[in-house]
Amino acid sequence: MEYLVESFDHDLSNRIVRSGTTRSYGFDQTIFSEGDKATFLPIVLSGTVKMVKFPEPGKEVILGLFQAGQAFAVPPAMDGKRFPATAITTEESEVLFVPRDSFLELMETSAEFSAVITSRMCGILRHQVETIQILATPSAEQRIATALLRLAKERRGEFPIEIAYRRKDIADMTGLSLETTIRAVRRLAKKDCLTIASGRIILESTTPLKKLVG
Amino acid sequence: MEYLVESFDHDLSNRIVRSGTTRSYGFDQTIFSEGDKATFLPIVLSGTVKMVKFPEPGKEVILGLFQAGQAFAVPPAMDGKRFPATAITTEESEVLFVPRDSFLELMETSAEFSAVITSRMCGILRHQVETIQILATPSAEQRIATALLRLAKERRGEFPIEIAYRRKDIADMTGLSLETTIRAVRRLAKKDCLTIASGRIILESTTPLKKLVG
DNA sequence: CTCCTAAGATGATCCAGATCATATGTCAGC
DNA sequence: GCTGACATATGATCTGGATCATCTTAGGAG
Repeated sequence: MEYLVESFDHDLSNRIVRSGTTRSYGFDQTIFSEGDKATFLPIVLSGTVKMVKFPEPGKEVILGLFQAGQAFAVPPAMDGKRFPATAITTEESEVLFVPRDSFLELMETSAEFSAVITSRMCGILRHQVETIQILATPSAEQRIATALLRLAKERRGEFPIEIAYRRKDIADMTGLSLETTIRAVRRLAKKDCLTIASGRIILESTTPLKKLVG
Repeated sequence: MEYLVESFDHDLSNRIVRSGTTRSYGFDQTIFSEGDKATFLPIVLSGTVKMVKFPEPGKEVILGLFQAGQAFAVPPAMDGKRFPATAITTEESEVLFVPRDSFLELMETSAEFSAVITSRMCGILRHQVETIQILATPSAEQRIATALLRLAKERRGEFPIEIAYRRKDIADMTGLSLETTIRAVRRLAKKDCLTIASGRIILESTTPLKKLVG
């Protein structure tokens, strides 16, 4: 099996894959926990991984979702300190662990690699600022609107866009309870900001949502 | 007047200062706004600057505070996209603007510069994750406890530590209203987690606060 | 010392979201 | 088409924080 890391060519991808070790995970398994020493750079080879915080027992906030090919937890791997959050699989997944030494060597020897990693770090930071914006917004409807707009932007497909997440996931992205999320989504549907087809959220357009968040 | 950038020696500091232009600001003035193109790397030469988001009219969230010598908004300067937040002075300040070209050249030609900037980016990301943690915590007391612990950690001085911020600032760091912040701080004082001396918050120890956040 | 302004304190009221309970819908597997 | 498991839906109640109003305190300027 051959994997593609980020959008690198096969040579670089193979070089990266060979420089680390791969592990397989089932659904909802912990890859590493907040507080662990970052001795490696993790890269999703297949499946999906979420980075999460637990502000209190039972409550979960999603910091980011990572698909096949994507490196995550880049900043901790960079400075070798501790992971500020926990990484958990959201489906069967394979994760590549590149030792920190090899990672730093790659950064120095490959301009392509270093450019992509740097840009990924910037992207993560942008994402975090958006998350802060969402969590600091008081209105549930506006929080969800912002979160949905972000999801729509990230997969930049053609309309109609189907949101591939459950209400519970959206709740964890916005810091709201499941029930509040369900109710707010319904209210958004009633306001014609989105449509619901057998539970799934579908965006015909982002205009009404954008109008809502101002 | 000679300025020290980060903790660089005079040669590098001077090289950096000469590569850009300096502007002076009064109190509470906007340096750049969310959405502006990042064509430069801003560095605080004197005074203090805050990065803020406005989740709704009248409400403000502080993303970060930057002192003399510190570069801020590093990720936008790096990838040249738009600033995800607004920068405002919190006192009379001077800010150096290093053009993006010079910034990128510095990154390539000075390993020292590039190392410090990279580590600063990692630090900012850690800070953001902590902010997300704070905003996602439901209890006002715990939000403030976490924020105070972070402030105490950042200035890592000897006890007793005096918190150099007003209640309004702490409110903006935690996403709470001014009144709720004042009340929660009082409750923390009543629980002997901190002391209040003529309005100022003083930490004799961080132990009780740490116990509170678990 | 007095005045003035900004910050801190406190009371009263209101409401959006959390929580608990229960019902309905969806779909995969038999 | 039936069943079970999970997701969505919705009602009832509770509560902590927001908001508005008022008051006190601290500390600088004159």
